[in-house]
Amino acid sequence: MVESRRGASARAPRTNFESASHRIVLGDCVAEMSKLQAGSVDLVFADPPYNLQLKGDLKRPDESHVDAVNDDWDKFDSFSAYDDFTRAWLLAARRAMKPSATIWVIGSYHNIFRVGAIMQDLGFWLLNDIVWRKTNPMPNFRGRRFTNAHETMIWAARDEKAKGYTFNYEALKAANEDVQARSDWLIPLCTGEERLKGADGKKVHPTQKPEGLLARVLLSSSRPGDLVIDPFNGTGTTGAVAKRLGRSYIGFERDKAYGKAAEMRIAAVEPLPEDSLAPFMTAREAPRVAFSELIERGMIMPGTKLFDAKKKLGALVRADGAIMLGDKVGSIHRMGAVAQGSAACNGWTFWHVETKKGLKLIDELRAEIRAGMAAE
Amino acid sequence: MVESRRGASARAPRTNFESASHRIVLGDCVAEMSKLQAGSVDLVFADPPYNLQLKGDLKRPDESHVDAVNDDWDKFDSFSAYDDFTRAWLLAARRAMKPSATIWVIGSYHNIFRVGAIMQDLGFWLLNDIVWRKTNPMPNFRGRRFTNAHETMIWAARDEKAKGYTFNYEALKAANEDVQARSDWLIPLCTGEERLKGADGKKVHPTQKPEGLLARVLLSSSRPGDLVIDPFNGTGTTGAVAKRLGRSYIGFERDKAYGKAAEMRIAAVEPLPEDSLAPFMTAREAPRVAFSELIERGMIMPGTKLFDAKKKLGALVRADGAIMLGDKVGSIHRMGAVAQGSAACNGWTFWHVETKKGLKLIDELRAEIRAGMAAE
DNA sequence: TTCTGCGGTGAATCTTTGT
DNA sequence: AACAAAGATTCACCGCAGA
Repeated sequence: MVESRRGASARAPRTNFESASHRIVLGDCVAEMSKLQAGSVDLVFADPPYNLQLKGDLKRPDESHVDAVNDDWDKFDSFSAYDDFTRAWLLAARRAMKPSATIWVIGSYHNIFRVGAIMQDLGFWLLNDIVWRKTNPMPNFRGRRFTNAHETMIWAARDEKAKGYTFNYEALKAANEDVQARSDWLIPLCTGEERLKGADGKKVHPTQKPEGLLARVLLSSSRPGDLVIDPFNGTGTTGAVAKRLGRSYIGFERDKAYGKAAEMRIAAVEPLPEDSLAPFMTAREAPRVAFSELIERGMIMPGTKLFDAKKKLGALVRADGAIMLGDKVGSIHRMGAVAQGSAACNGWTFWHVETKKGLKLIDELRAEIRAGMAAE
Repeated sequence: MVESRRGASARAPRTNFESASHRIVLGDCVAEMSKLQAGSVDLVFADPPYNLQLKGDLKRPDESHVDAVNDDWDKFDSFSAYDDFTRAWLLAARRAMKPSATIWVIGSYHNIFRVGAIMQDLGFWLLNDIVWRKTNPMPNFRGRRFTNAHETMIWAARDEKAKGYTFNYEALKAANEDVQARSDWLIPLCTGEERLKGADGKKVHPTQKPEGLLARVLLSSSRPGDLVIDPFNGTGTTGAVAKRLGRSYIGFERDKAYGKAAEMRIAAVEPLPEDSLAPFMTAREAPRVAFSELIERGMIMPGTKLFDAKKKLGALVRADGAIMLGDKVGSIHRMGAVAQGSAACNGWTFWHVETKKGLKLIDELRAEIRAGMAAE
């Protein structure tokens, strides 16, 4: 298992990677989610009905018919009915979420504002709104508006005070030219081979999301072994990507045909090798090392001096793990702050010891200890 | 002239172009907008307080202080108080709008969902949500979220049944390489010379919007001679752009200092010659491509290996877009540097994938994506 | 004159752990 | 629950000083 000690101890145990399970529950998502154990879910992804309220038919300039979303499940009598529906499923999802869990909801301008406001009213704490920019959106045939070239996802924690949610910052950054990931993502629509088609050759579901989108969602905010749920399973894109990425999955679906198609789809997915999924060992999750351990291990002797990078300042190492700068005594951090005249300082990356080869950062000594811990 | 024919014939005569006027009304925007003649306004642009609710300080990694929005006008006691405020100014604006007028409201995830839901509840008919993608957003300093790299604008008509609103479709398309204008706009922040500074050299207003953003708004949804109003005038960006583009303007502002600065700014603006109000062109830059996009598009599968030119080294591709060389994990660039023992490396021109025809540089795969993007 | 390096900064709901 | 301490963390662009 590739778990950081800190990460592993700070959270409830995960589902074992090898035993990851994937299932679809047929039925109403509110009723069925309420049967889950409260506080058992790591991540929720939801693609609820958009309440498009389309009137009449839409035709292309060449008079061909546009196959729009026109299903019963997308019809609501009023904003109020849609709001009630939204509150109900959000509450059921929230109950199932661990305190450290997060939730993603995707929508368009037809529904996302209502969803977002209700999420705030229910106490969810918004972390980001993410824009899915489509490389190949459907054009605006009438020429009366801007091409609707994006959808919006809301990423939120369960509560304002929620701590310890998963955000794989370093991995995202490494995958993005070493700059941090932004809130706008450019991803193509789900087309071609990936698009599920029925025996009649027609698309199974009108709003199937691209796996690339779900992959980025799961890779950014969940870890292998996590339990991911989707209240609106549809064709099971979330489940397929979850399985591929070593996450467990429960999808909820009212429509038997969708559920059947999704089950077959997910069953055919081959999980990626575990070592291609292992989380980074990040600085944030690396085990803590006390400065006194360097002394206990004999890497630094009491009475030696620590220097800043320019060797203008020298601080005396005390046997108890504090250091003395002039007549002041304190931690490596506090004394680093004093030395710089700043409010805070990471002493590990400020102080050096003198070696035959010149100054050596004490953070390198810490790294040696950590390497030894990993090898144990 | 850049006018759609359709737009020109469909409505009442406009204010004469030469007599365009520009003024700022000091006072509460709800009270003052209520004094306008009902149904007299062609376009509303509103940049209301975002209700950021910032708590403590934020410092950059270098310990410098982030100068955040901390003004009284952005403070509300609760969501409910903010909603009441929002309803009040939206209703006052709506009363002043012509039946064919449209309204733009800009916000961030802190407030835009509430604003959008209230607009729907009040009967506005949403036409688009537009994403302002910032080329140079402030980074996320703590690494706990995605960089908040965009803001959202809602563009709406007064009613569902409203006909004949202005949308300069042909001009926008001509200005955009002859393809329809999309709902995502890439525009830099307001910085440098354009940013209004006081005698102390500090920014006059914490949230001054770039003129490029307002120019695109006005060029897309108004015509020369139109009356444009802004309930939250601030430093008068809307007014300055309106004057330059031959539109009339009324701005409402509570703060006398903002009002004064805006008046001077607008007075200094020289309107463009009437016949030069041409559509504007945006240069397309070579888009940045993330390595993870190759995975998302299925061009490289997680678990496959990347090789150097001599095929002496192999690195494993991880699902998250990082690669693993030996026991080290990092970006294609970092691992290229490690492989070469150098400080830096362009991973795109270092790593290869194996194909039936031999090794293929991953930079070629990137070129394929860029070619597709250019063809959009 | 042109180039380079450094400092400043932008609507930000920006940590985690132990006492 | 409040507090203190440890310690992790930034991208694009602009202006200016100095070479």
